[in-house]
Amino acid sequence: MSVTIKDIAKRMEITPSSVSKALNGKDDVSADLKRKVRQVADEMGYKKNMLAARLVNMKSNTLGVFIFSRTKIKNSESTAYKYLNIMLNEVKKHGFDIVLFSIEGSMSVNKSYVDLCMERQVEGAIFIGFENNDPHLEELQGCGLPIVMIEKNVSSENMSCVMVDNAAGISLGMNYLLSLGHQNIAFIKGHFAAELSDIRYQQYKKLMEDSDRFNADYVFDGDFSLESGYNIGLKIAVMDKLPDAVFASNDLMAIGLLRAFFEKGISIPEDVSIIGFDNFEIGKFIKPKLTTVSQNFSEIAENAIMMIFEMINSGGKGRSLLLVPEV
Amino acid sequence: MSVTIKDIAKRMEITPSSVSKALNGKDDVSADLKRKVRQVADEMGYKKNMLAARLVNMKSNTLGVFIFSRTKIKNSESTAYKYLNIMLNEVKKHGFDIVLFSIEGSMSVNKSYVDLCMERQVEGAIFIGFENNDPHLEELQGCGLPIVMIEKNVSSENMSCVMVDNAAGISLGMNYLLSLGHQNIAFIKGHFAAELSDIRYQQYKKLMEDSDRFNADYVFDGDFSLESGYNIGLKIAVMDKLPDAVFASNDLMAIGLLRAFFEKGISIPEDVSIIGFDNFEIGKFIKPKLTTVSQNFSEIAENAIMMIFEMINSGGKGRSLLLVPEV
DNA sequence: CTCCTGCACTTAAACGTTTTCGTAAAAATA
DNA sequence: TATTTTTACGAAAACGTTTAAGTGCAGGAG
Repeated sequence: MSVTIKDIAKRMEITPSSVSKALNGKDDVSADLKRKVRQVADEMGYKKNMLAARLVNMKSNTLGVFIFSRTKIKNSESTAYKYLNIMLNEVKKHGFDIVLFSIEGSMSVNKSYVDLCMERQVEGAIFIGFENNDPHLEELQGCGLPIVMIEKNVSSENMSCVMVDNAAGISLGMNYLLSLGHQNIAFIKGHFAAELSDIRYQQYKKLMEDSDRFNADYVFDGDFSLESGYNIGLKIAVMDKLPDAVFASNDLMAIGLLRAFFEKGISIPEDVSIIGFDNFEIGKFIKPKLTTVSQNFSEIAENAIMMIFEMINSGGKGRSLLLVPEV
Repeated sequence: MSVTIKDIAKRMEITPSSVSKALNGKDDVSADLKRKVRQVADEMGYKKNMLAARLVNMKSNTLGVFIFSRTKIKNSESTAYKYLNIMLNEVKKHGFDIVLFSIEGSMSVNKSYVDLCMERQVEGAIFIGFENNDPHLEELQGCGLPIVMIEKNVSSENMSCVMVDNAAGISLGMNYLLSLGHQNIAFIKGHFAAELSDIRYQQYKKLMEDSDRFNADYVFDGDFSLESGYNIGLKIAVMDKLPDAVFASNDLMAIGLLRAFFEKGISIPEDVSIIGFDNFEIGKFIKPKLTTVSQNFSEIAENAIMMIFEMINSGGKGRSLLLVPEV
């Protein structure tokens, strides 16, 4: 079938081990032989079989990335892919590959995440959009495999996490709205299964309560999707008293909200101010321009990769990293 | 380190081969032993090492997916991830994994795509957003490895392709605009390195020429990004004579265009009609709602996976698949 | 001349599976 | 009972690579 180092060895009348060492640039092989071996290898179209190499090295040079589409956290998919793109380029620098696991459908039929990791011999795993009620968390925390959680604030001996400081982000956004003189500020929560959803809401609630302005009627349950923002917008539009402002816990919902308000003849920002969270590029191109709290996806992804290699290479302990958002 | 079938064999005082056969449900092992082996394996926390299994089987059960961010085809990233999401779920049904290759930076430092595939022993590869001027095309067409190209109309013995019928999509959109009575229709081209970009443009040009309406001044070079749509919008806004309509060759540029027109006080659709291509969900939530030619990303991705397994499993020849768009 | 050192290569085992073949005992057939 | 078939397991090789240990040999030091 395909040409192996044995084939090269046979043709050159040397041993496979010399070929291996020559190709890998080991120093107990002469420069002369190295050159010749490389040349013959090229000639014969040799391609190293990484499966074999990885088996003997007990190193897979592979990172597992888990993306959850099991629940309807629609938004998690689009942000997950923003992260993924950065991560791909970062791991390449370390000579690693990424194998992707998509988690969806009923849990029962799925193997545990640890099993998936062990089978593929991945050296570390990154979870994007891990859910609140996921029963596999403890197993992951105790499994010894280097893990980085994105958007979920948990850590352990072998688990780091990185996310934007969501509470600070909410504070930024709220201060902005308050500085405009708004008092009755509504809030659209994200998907219940996302931890950051609750963090964002709790901070909003705290700030409102601090100024005795909290009103449960102005809190709405969204799920991060355009659709949910739109539907909630329709509800808000028919309230007896409109809020002064609406804080949508992500941009997609803010955009859906804008649409609903437009359809109902509510002017932004004259009648109601709207602010989002994420800083999706598209927000700058819609009408009116979306005000938003910005989280830097590249920064998050780069740090995630940095942290996982910190653990893989230096055996570092898990730690938490909170990045600062901007408004 | 981790427990192997040898460990299980030793503890049960049988041979590794029996353990392997028991775990794999081969029929030359008694039901009784199967049960016991599985139980002990569970007890000991055995996880199969797929690297080893794949090495002996000479089957990697892995698909390579190439995503190009080398050029500035910004849009290709976002659509690539729409495909990826579907493909993940489809390959899982076949017990395959996906390893991701991101192609960016200077070509010279990169290994050839075939090399990457051979090294990882992938059984097939999918290319999303392969570029017009990529010098590796011939190598891929002749390499024997099952390949599916998405959004690039090339095929060979071992290469299939799937894309929406872009020419038909343009016709649909143009007919729609013509039915509204528009005559001077401008066109925003996509990124020059994307094949579908040219296909869309050529069809537009043909239709305009057929009715003697083609005017090169109404053709603009975009790159599929929001930004480029916006910049072109600013240019169009100051033209002596505004076009009746603008056909943007994707939705993102259409949205950028909308923004520019809004800023310049041009009303949509009163002054100028706009139509896009892709049917991104967000188009339904902006103001005004975006008219668009729709391509079904799921359908494309599902067919791509179907076609690649067709080649992998049955050794089928490469073929071309054009899917019908809707307006 | 002997001993040591370093060089350049070979030998052989190892990584964890799977699978072909062999074989003994049990079961079925005549 | 004698023969064939089936069943259930074991032995050993194989997948393609890496690497620790071993070997022969040249050159240098004493």
